[in-house]
Amino acid sequence: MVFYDASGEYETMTTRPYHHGDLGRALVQHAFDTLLEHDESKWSLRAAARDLGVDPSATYRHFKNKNEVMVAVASAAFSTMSREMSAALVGANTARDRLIALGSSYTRFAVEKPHLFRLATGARGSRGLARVACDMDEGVIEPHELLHAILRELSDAGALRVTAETAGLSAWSSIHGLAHLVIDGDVPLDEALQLTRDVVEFIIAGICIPERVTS
Amino acid sequence: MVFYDASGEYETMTTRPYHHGDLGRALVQHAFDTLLEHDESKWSLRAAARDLGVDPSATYRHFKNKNEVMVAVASAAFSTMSREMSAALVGANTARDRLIALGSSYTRFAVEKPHLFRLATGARGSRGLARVACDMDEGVIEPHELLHAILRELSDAGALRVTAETAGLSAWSSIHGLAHLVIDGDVPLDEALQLTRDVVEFIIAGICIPERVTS
DNA sequence: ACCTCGATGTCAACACTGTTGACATTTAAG
DNA sequence: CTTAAATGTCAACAGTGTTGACATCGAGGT
Repeated sequence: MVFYDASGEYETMTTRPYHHGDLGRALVQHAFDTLLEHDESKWSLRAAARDLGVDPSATYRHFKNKNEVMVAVASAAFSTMSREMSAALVGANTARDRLIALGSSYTRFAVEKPHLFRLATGARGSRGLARVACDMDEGVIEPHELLHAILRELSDAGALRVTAETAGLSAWSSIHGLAHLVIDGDVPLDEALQLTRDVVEFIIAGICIPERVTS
Repeated sequence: MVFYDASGEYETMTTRPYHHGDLGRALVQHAFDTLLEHDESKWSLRAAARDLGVDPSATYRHFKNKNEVMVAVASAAFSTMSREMSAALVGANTARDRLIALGSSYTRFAVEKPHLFRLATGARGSRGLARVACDMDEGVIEPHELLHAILRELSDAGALRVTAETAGLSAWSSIHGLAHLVIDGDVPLDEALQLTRDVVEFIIAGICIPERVTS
């Protein structure tokens, strides 16, 4: 059992305080951690409340219902994924390398954290292309934005045969689909990263004018 | 309440027979019908048993548990999807048209029956590329097989820049991903079919040698 | 015609689940 | 110091999947 006060986290108290301290965040954290390993169906409001030493009904002071907790977790998962993708871009200099890095980190996240991936990219998660504004952590750039920055580059170099918008959807569909195929067991896990590179190459071949993709 | 005997279906009996007649199939049918409209979470073993005029525990004579029912529904959904895709191919003569028809029927199924689509292509459904043998209805050809027939054609005509295997994965990923983006609300529903055509064109551009795709 | 046996269904219970309304405690503000 | 808002407790409701002991039915063998 873990409690919080204004100055951080502390445990093993002799008498539990009446108020938890930060039950809202603790709930999201608990669900997030559970989904790192287990299916969404394995996480229950009651069990979480039990683990946090609190009555089930206390959770309703922080979220309208269970689904709203999962929406918050989806948001957290999305921002985690965004951070990982940003990090994957450092060191990749050519547009080709950056597309491969972006795609690879996407499928890697899906493989390593399939349940968070499904939540983050699913209907309850972010709105993807149509996403406008959300409670994304300060300074985190959305995957959609990262992709389009690369495509704008290619577009400016006159290397695109189509609009960046259309190219983006095509690229995104491919990688998103591959990620799903992998975590649903349609494709062997150990081939995931190699296949991601292959798919990115096909995307480039499909949307680019070959001679101009040297940048 | 509907019952079955050896000679078909009949209802409104004065005294309900002790045995349902075909509870196994009736359960799958009930779940299938529910998933045409509603989320998987809306289907419960108990409610289904109630509708079929049977005790909840009777269902356990036909399935090990609730999940096994959903596996059976997934199989049925997959075979329905396969049939629709086969039907979509009649009248499409060129390889390009057939790829478009195949992709369009895939996304159409996803849009029209999103819950069945998720079930059919998800982890509990068929094994996709790795699928070997299953209880598919007689004479139904799997989507995977339909796609590869077209790609073999293109390959035989020397129009592929890569192996049919690799081209197949790329094409499948794209359409599968697009379907997911659509049903998760990342892409407007009414653009789904046009975007499918666009994506198929990119696939063709990516995997084919342009001059040889006239067949 | 009877009897048995396997298939199938019933019943009651268990241990869960999400959610709500009435009440209690604590903290913060005036 | 009091009052009000925030937060937590408790008890209950309606629903879920699942199981074990018992009941009923239909088909096959004697």
